[in-house]
Amino acid sequence: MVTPINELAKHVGETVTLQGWLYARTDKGKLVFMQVRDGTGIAQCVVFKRDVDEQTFDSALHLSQESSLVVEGEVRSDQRAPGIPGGYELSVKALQIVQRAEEYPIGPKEHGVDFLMDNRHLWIRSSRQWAVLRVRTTVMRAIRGWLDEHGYVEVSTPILTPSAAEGTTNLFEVNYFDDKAYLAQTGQLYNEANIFAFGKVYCFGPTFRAEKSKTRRHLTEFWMVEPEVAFCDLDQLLEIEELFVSYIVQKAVQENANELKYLGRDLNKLTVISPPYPRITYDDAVAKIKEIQAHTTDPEQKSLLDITWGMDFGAPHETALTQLYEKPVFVTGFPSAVKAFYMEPYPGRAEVCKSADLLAPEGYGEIIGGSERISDPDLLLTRINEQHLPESAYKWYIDLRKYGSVPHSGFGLGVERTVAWICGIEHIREASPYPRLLNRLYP
RNA sequence: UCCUCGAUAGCUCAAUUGGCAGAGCAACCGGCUGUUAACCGGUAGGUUACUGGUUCGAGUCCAGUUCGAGGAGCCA
Repeated sequence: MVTPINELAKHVGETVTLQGWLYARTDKGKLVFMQVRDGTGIAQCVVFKRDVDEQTFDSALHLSQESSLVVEGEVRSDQRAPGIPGGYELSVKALQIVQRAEEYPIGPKEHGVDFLMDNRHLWIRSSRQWAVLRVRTTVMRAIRGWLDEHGYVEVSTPILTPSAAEGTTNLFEVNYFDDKAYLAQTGQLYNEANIFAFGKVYCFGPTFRAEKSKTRRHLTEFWMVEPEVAFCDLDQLLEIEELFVSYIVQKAVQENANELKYLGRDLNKLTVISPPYPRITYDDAVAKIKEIQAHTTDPEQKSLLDITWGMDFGAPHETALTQLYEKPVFVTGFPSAVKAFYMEPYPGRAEVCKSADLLAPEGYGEIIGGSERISDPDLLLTRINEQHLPESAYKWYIDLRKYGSVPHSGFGLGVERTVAWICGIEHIREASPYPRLLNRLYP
């Protein structure tokens, strides 16, 4: 019977079959220790010379890293056994080699980033990458799970979008027959159309940004989920967001405890993630950042924290601010000038808008950007003209405000940033199976 | 686009003031009944990123180029 490694604990004393790959091997005299991966975990398989015939022992002794194999043996509980989850090992009775692997480039020692990225197709086999990507799949499942359970309808939005509205410098241009098209950087405008058909909707897929960003939190292709809700104001939106994010985090803690432990993640920092999250206005955030700056002694850091009212936050500002909280923090009411044209202004204070960014703790930055959208057609038109956007491109979007307009709100959550935060990893590139970066399109 | 740093064996790195190209890991051979990135002995492994310059002599110094890393900017 083929048994997955993550279920070995249920089969102590039984003889089982594992099929997988040789992750690592070491030997000591009449013993060979094989670490075998099967996709669900890593288990130690011990070959003892007296238990097997000479040929089996010899092939175990010389088996190369990443060779594919089928191994049969008795499951034993042993505290010494390493692995994921570990604690159980196989006493090998039989070993079948499916393919003897050529010399494998990624060894058990440390490697440089460039080398690993060139070998991303192999690197994903390494435990650390495997663990992160397992968390990623849980996060993606939790995203769909929560939204589906709460009555959201997944309506796909186009990835090929028409000629552009505003500056196309940060969009990827593609040939579209005799015309030009652009890879979508958001599905939001379409979401806003979709709510009038379905009430609560979301789109979930890859988005593309041609920005020349070269930081630990930017990819040129990343996954984003964007829920949009009719009859919803900003306050209601924030309640949705904190329930949603908390659910995702707790799912990962429940389903990927082994993976997170392997990554060395402090689970206490995740279990505390539950509603409500602190809310702070942009005005107060600027004041707090100035306060932090006043207490900063390092001159370089001090100058990075420079801010005046009206500026958008940079990475150093976000990091400094989030270090004040153990939960994600909402920053509301950004200056309208630094936000998108479609955000609803605050009544009586048009210079700020009903926007909210959700900043993850521990310096992971913005994981959600959201807002209440302008519902009045005249105001929307005014804003479009103020920003010198081509009115014709937005005809259909303005239409939405003419036929039964309602207050509505939505947000976008970046999958890779969320995964990076949950896993506690340094760089967002490890949160994507095949990350696309400024200088990286291979493999 | 800017700032800083880097490129030497398959990988990670060392090489003193400019003076014989080195080690660990991986590979291969041998030893060991509990290894956890084992340990011990042995074998093999080099266009020092590229182009040019200085010099009796360049991995090392100079100029340019390419590629990469960290940070900033950018991120409706």
